[in-house]
Amino acid sequence: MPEGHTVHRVARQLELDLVGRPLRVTSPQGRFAAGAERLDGQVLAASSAVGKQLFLTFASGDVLRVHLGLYGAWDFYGRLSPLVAGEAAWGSMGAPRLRRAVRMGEDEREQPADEGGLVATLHQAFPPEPVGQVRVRLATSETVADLRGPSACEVLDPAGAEAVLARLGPDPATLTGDDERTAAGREVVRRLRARNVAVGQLLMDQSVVAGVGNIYRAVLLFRARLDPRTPGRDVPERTAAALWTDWAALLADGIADGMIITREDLTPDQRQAARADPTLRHWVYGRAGEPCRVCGTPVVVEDMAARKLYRCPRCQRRPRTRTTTRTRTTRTSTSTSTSTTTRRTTTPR
DNA sequence: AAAACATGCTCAT
DNA sequence: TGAGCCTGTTTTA
Repeated sequence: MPEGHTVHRVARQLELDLVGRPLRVTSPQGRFAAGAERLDGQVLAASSAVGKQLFLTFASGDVLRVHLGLYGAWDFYGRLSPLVAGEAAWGSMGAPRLRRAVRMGEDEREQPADEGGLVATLHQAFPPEPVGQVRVRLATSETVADLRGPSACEVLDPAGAEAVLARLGPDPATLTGDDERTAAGREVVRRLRARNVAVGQLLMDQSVVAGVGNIYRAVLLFRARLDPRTPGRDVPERTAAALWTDWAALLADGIADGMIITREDLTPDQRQAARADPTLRHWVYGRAGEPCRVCGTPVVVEDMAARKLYRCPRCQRRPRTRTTTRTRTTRTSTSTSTSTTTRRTTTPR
């Protein structure tokens, strides 16, 4: 259930509440017993996310790499710091207190108070019994983080972690400052336009740009009004650059919101409604057969890169190509620009 | 009760 | 391109 935004939130939560402390590391399920034993008792030195990869660096230099895959999730219990400054701060109102478990991996949601929710959790013994198949439990005396269903969970040395990083494209959430962001954007544009592969596939390729998943892919392409089947090579430079800046904006929103809401047309009230109602969140994702919110044409779904890809066959166009010039000369980029393509650049909010 | 499905990725062919 | 893996929820029989 996680795309990049989720992993960044997890990294941040772990940073706030577990970094700098010695951790009790166990594998209640048993499938990570050896790794847990190796890490148990070490101080967690750093927590960071790149794309969908989570890296937890321990004092010894050991790095726990976690990838949630399609089904992974973290459950948090106990004392938790508010993730976003200014957020309704249950924890900042005086003494630390217990909180409901928050699942990070799909939409974060609060359990109903009457069954296993707030009241029950408050009076539940701490640490709580593991729920389901818990691969790893990271615990301080106050906070517990349970990892379930990851596709990757392994201990690496620093070189191993570096090797994983080297295979990832830029992630806007890891970049600080305009210069870094601009340079990364140029690199992403280059990687997108270097290949003849469909742009819908390239956006899912973590070595092109990191952290985009199936929902973000669909929405980025819709917001750019770009046909997913367009070869990367034929994506106008401006459009490729817009995909990058839009991704940066959507990711930042996703990290702040804890869920993917990608419609910039919503009023604040509607946006609030969309938090509770998944059918309101997206332009095209998951809406096969339903009318496009812009033009009314039924949304189309088809497989691309082994995943369902949703698009509006009318709003999302293939840009005009300049096939004759491309094969012969290396283009003189200034003269023939994107000129007449009537692409609406929908800026987020 | 069983099957289908899901915001991912790797490996073999 | 397809199978396999990880786990939980929703839909179908």
